[in-house]
Amino acid sequence: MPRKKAAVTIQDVAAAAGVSVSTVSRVLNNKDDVAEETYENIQRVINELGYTSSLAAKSMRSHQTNVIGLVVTDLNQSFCLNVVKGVNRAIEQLDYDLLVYTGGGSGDRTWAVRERQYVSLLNGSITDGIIVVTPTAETFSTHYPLVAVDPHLDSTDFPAVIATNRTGAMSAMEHLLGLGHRRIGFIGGRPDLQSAIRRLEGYKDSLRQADIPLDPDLIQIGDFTQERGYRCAQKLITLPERPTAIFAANDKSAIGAIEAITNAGLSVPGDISIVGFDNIEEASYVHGGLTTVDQFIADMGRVAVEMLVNLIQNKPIENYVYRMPTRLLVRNTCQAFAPKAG
Amino acid sequence: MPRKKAAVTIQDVAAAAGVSVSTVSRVLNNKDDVAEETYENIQRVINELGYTSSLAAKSMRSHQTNVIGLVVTDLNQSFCLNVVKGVNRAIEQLDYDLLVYTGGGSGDRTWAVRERQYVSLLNGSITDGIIVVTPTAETFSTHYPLVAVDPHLDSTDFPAVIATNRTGAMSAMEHLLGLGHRRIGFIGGRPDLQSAIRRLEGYKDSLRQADIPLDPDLIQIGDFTQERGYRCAQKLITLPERPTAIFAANDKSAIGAIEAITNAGLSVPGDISIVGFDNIEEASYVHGGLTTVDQFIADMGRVAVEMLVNLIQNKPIENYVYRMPTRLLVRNTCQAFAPKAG
DNA sequence: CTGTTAGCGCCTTCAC
DNA sequence: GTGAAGGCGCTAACAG
Repeated sequence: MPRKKAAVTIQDVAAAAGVSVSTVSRVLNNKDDVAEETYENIQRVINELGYTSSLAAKSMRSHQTNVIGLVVTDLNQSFCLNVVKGVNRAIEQLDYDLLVYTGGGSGDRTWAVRERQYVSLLNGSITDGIIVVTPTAETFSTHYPLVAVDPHLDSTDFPAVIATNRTGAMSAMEHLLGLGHRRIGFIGGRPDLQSAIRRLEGYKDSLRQADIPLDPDLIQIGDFTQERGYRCAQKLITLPERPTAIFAANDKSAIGAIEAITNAGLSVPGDISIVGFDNIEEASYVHGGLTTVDQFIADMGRVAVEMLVNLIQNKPIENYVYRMPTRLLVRNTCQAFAPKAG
Repeated sequence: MPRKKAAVTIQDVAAAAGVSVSTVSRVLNNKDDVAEETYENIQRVINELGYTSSLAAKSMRSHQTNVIGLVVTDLNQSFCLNVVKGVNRAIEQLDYDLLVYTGGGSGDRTWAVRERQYVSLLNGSITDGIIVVTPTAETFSTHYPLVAVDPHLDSTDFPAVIATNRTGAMSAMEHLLGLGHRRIGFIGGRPDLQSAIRRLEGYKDSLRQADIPLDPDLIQIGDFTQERGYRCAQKLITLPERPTAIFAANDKSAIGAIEAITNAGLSVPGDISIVGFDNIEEASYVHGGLTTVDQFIADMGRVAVEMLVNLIQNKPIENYVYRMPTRLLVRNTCQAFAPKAG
């Protein structure tokens, strides 16, 4: 590998092929009329020289790069990862390329800043449009298309796709309630996230509807990680009067909870029923199948791509805010509440 | 958000500040002589207008973007994800930005092609250098710096950082052997990956050194996923003469194996000892702590960044191929082999 | 069908 | 200290 620069340009190709740059440009962009013969000759030269057009130059001229950007906080969160997957898959169908920027879970303090910084760095320059996952910034200074997935703030200044978190949580709770459970623990997510807040709301609302008084002890604040889920569950099961069911605000927490319960010598769902939220891949085979609320994360990515591409192509956009439906997925971690003898 | 283009350029700033473009350019790049007063005035205008310089234009002129690229097959593989994390962290220290391209685990067939395509799309254009994770391509046509992490092929045409897979596998096996195990199962990784091959070699070599004949039934070919790990373990434990220990070629497989064993009513490490490979985050708390071989994945990312930056800055590079050491991490999934009564 | 001519937004001499 | 002019690699008219 040559260590130093020597990029071959369109000029080199033109010279080698004995034509003008514009002709080369034409074949590069599959433009209209180029003689069969010249076309093939140029193609051959391109291959021989190993020429690739410069994204930078192309972008500058044509203001159109066919690459879309994705800005994401932290790939460790399965939510983000799954959105990326969905976006990826959707992108592949279309004639776009994808560039991801991620802060790698760096200090939350600076993230909102970097988020905005990246948006303006990329958008309109190297990128035709941007998707931001769980943005913390409330606004972006870009003159180019942007859509958000699951924004933290409610007041979005831009198109967004968000899950029906509250409704989803309520469907989980109704399932548990329907099974006869009355004492239901909750393992929450990071309280600064809109999604976590809405799920907690769903929990509370369901309880209220069922006329069950809220017991603060039953609400544990987690952070969407398996480890914290484990800890929260430990607290829940060592309560004087322990819950007969736990609703975890995401699958990772639920998995941690199952671990904690099992390690404590209790059984799921024998002693405690568990419902998660997200339906990540693992959920289908963990502990024989985790009952959870499917929020079609990958689909959220797909929808975001569709919205963005419409924006880019100046097509009308149906819903400024797309609310992704959720659906309860009953598997094997819940059972009807059976009061102990006595 | 304005739906249509209206990017503010350096010209707009110059006009608004009543100076020439070159002066604005100077303050943008913190160049030498600019009057304190003009400097601050221009800064103010920049903020007011929300100006961001165009990456594309800058790159084209100065051939230097301070952006490094990362090309990675599949973010679902924890290996890749952890490399990304390591790279991310390393990048943050330096004055570089990071752009990731991922194929999202798309068809393996086309991946080698897209890999190369992306490298030439980005490198030298928008990117000062590129790190490729587990590249399948054997060569890249780029005239700019590139380093590989854990390349599939052995014959690398470019600088690389790779784990000491064979040695690491042997340390795992020696641990098991030292514990008195003689019948040790192996759950492999994808046989087209160099790393999987080397770990299998380590398994075989250790057995040979210990004068234990190879039993093909004990070798199950997995694919580094938890699910396949589960399946492979099921086969292993239903063998007529079942192994007393299993060495899994990565942690995900090991975790799947533990699940399978537990579900079958056996205990880990009571009935079967388990060793993994990778030391992913989960390993530390799964089943009370998985004994595994730490390969310092995030560090591999860090080293790759260091190598790349040296290349970019034309500094001498110490090792063309950096071999990351591994270390056995003893936790709680192994115990000495205790022959059954009789 | 193909070449010529302008720039895209920015940085870099080189004058003033 | 600051401005003017040229050109990075490419595409988009407009001529031939």
